[in-house]
Amino acid sequence: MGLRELKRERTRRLIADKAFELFTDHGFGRTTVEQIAAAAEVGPSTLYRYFPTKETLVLEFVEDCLMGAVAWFREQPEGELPDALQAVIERVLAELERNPDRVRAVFELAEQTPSVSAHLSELIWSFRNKLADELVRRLTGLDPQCAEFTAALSAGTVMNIIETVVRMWVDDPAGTEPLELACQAMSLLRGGGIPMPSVGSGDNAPYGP
Amino acid sequence: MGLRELKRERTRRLIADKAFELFTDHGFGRTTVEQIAAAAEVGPSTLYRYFPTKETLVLEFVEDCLMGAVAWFREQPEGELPDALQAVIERVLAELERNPDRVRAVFELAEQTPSVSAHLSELIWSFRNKLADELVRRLTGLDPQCAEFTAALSAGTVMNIIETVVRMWVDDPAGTEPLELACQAMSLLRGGGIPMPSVGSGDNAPYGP
DNA sequence: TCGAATATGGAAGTGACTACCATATGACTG
DNA sequence: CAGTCATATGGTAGTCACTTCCATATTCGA
Repeated sequence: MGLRELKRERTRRLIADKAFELFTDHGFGRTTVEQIAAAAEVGPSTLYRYFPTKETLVLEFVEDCLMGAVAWFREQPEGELPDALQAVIERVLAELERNPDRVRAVFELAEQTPSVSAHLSELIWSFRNKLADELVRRLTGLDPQCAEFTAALSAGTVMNIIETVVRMWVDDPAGTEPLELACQAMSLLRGGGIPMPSVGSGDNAPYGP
Repeated sequence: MGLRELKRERTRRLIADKAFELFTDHGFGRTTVEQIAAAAEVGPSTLYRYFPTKETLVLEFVEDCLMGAVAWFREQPEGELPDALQAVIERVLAELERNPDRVRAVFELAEQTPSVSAHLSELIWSFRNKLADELVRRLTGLDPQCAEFTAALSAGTVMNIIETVVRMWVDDPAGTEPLELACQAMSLLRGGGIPMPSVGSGDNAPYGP
């Protein structure tokens, strides 16, 4: 790796860190990109070359965790899907737990700022989509549409668990550990421990021919 | 109801309709709020009194469907939760199906414009939250934290089904009907027809004491 | 019909983000 | 090592979403 990429990574980190510092100190809305650029000692136009929007500066860490988990999943050998999905959940939670303060700060900023909240929601949705794409690749033996449907629901369930667990953890950091919470969530979902919509009255034949 | 509220509703509709027209014709990014205001024959400042952001102009219809369903659910007598949840799903889908073109247009705009996509994701998330709030109110007999956990997962499952079904419907309007798709989704989720993360290795005692 | 409450339009300003260009810096070739 | 090529940077000018504030107009209750 050349000196170029090294400096790139360095300035990228610098900008993101300075931005986060200013956000947590003075709030998202009360911090301008010019202030961030000045703090990182770069020009505003340089900042925009690294980060397309102000919001991405907040969410970079969470994005890395989620997308990293998807990338990791893609490289895993194809085994039993349930176990693989559990591994994805564990990986995301473990990654987030490595920086609890940062995670909590992100969710706090999201609560205060609608646009940050919106981008966070979309980030999580994007994670669900990428996971679903990988799942549909692995779901062989089903017709394409059925595979897509199954993969989407499956990825959605994973997302549901992660999102619920993380939000509860953020709200109550001293409560049950995320990993333990996730296990309980899986148990509940598997064992019918949670109220689930009942199937329709009439013909609910299994999907596909 | 006075004349005042009548005119309010009328201008609100007018603005939203004109905006949607311009968005679908020229794209979200190529339409300025001044153009919308001019088309609706109001001042820009008036427009912002009705809609806080440009994105809400796109999502108004979907928001009405989702929030309307939650409001309806709140007023329903408390009965069996699974049936009630199914009713919520059916209601949302039925409401969306009343205006298929509009729904498709919204999702198309969301695909083209990141900020619209982000706000759509947050809207759906907000729906999940409100649903969870109502569920936790109905889940008596469990300790508070357990109820919150269960409600969140349950609402997330409902959201998962709706979102998956609607997206598939939007992608392929000629395919299986949304309601039928939803029934199949419920069957799959209930019957273990989809790959679900497996429970952890060790102690997965049921949540709560 | 008069006064109070509220809705409207316009003007001025802030700040995110874009497009563009001149310059500087790291990377490869002789 | 010198040259030159690709790329990274900083600055400028501009667009547009959104806010704040005030003067005016419209509706409502008495």
